[in-house]
Amino acid sequence: MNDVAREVGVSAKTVSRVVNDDAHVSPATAARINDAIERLGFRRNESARLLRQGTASTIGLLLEDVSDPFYGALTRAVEESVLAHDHQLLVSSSAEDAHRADRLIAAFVSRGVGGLILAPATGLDEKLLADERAKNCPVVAFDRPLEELDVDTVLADNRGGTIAGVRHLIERGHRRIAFFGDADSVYTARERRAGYRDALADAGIPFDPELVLMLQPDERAGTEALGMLAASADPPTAVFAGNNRWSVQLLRALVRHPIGLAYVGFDDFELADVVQPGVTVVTQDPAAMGRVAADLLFRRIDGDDGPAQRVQLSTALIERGSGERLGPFVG
Amino acid sequence: MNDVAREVGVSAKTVSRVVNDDAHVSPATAARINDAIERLGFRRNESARLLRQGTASTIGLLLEDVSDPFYGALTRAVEESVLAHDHQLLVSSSAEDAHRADRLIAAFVSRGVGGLILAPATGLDEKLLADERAKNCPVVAFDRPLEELDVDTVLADNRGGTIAGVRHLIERGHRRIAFFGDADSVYTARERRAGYRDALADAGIPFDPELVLMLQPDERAGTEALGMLAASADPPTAVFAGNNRWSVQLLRALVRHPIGLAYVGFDDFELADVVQPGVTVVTQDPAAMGRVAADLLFRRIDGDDGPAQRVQLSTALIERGSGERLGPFVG
DNA sequence: CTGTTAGCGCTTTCAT
DNA sequence: ATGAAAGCGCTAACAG
Repeated sequence: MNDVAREVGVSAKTVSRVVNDDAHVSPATAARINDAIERLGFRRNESARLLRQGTASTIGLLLEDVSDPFYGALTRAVEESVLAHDHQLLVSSSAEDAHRADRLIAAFVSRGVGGLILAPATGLDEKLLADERAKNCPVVAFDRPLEELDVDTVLADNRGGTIAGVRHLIERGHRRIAFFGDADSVYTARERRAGYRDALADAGIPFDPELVLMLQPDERAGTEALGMLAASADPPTAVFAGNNRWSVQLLRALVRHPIGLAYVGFDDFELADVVQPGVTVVTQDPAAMGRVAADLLFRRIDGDDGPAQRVQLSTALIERGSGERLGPFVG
Repeated sequence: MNDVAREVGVSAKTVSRVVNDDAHVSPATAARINDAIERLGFRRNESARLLRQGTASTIGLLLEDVSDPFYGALTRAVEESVLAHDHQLLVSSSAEDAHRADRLIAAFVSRGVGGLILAPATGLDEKLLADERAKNCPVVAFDRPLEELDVDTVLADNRGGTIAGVRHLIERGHRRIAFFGDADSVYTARERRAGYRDALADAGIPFDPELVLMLQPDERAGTEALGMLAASADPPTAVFAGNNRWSVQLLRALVRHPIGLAYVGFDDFELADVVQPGVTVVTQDPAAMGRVAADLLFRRIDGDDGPAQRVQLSTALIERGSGERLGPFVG
């Protein structure tokens, strides 16, 4: 920057003003400075800027697992927004490990991120996060809310979406519907299970805890559970998969060991439209979730200090056939 | 850091030494300093460190699209390695736009990344990259090589994998085999097409350019192309999909408009084992590619300045049935 | 509209 | 084994 200043014959501060689009520079000098910047190939040293300002044009994104398609799509959407704001994105996967999540947040902050977008891992240390936010580092939660900290939050309509999906099965005559959800510790799993109970209650169908399985999605566990359900005294005629991973694993189990079951899943997945029958799903929109989260964050970065917002994104039922019928899946 | 120094009654420099595991500190003072660090919750300000040292404990990862499952898996693997080295990961998608890629690289560098891992976008400005590397910022290319710059590179065995896949079809009696590849400008697409030609030549089957389609993967384009091929004078009896995206799009097209075609794809995809018949694929290992790329990079960061390495990762044929037969796909 | 001065928090260099 | 001083490149605060 000093080189540019010397070249043009002005002070470094003036160059700084031009680089930062400060209005108080005469067009003529600004032009000469821009010219010199071009000629010398000058690029602002972000680290020095960061040190001075205390906050970098970098956003930290903390999610469960980048390789999960839900988070992949979300990451891409956040990235587009971040790029549009001339920022960069630090990405880390918590792998559902609260301690690791704490470490990663600390690492983000020690690098001076200007804001944090995160899917709160269960057991996350919210005090740590509260400290950061106090240091003027805005925080946006997505997919799950924080429990104590009141921050901007983007959630899918987990309960409503599940109600719609389960109702779809009920309307087709099913009264024994199994529910496969993620571990009980996961917010979305609990919400969706609640939606499942609501839908049953609305229809006057008794709730049977035997039909509810809250487990890590896994083909073997799914196969075993389906086998036990099928062999029970009053077996289910339909299944609701509480997430993307369960949808895929149950599909796999149902294809390998066909049992006549109708089937609806929460969250869409690739090839859900291609298997036979197509899998009816309740879709959420991960890209929209990422976009909204980024928008909320940049609003804070731009100085908005209004009350924390809570955005709920609607879901949609896509009927593809798997909820319509009784009979073995052929995959 | 000054706070810690004052608390203990030493100079900031001594604290710095402790934080950096410098040997020349008496165990006693080190212990007292570590104690104070703990008590005060001190964390080193990476930006100041960066400004002074000129290079951050941050790695830049530039890929085509994080939401593509291939890159998602790779990103996750790189992330694990980066975390193990106490670094952080900046991730950006070039979206196959060379100009955007140039911008992103500049942004990485202005943030002082300690190294760069990238899938070179076609038309990338290699001079820019050469400058950065000269500034002691090591570069590793994956998936595609750089053309002019001699850097550490990790590639899949595109040619050999394709030969194995096409040979699989030939061994099952196919002599008219179509090839769907990405745009001609993409290195992997060209390599795989070359493998396709090699496999045909080995078997004494004439090469027919009419059977080769180099296009952006897209369901409609796939359907049209398949329709034209089916209606031609000497239609193919089998298809080789040159990548993950084509595999999925062709599968979709073949399910909606069944034509009797055997089918093998390059790169695995979720549910390839579930559709009927299962899709035979040539797998590459994106996680291994990420791991190897990160290893190469950290070796450079740790000071290795030996000649550039070129690692080729082997592929494997997974037979699932789609290459065995002639007859309509039922999905 | 432009310049001067000072300092962000750390590490390098050179003393002690 | 420890400390003092200087400075990385930029921008905030205050002139002029």
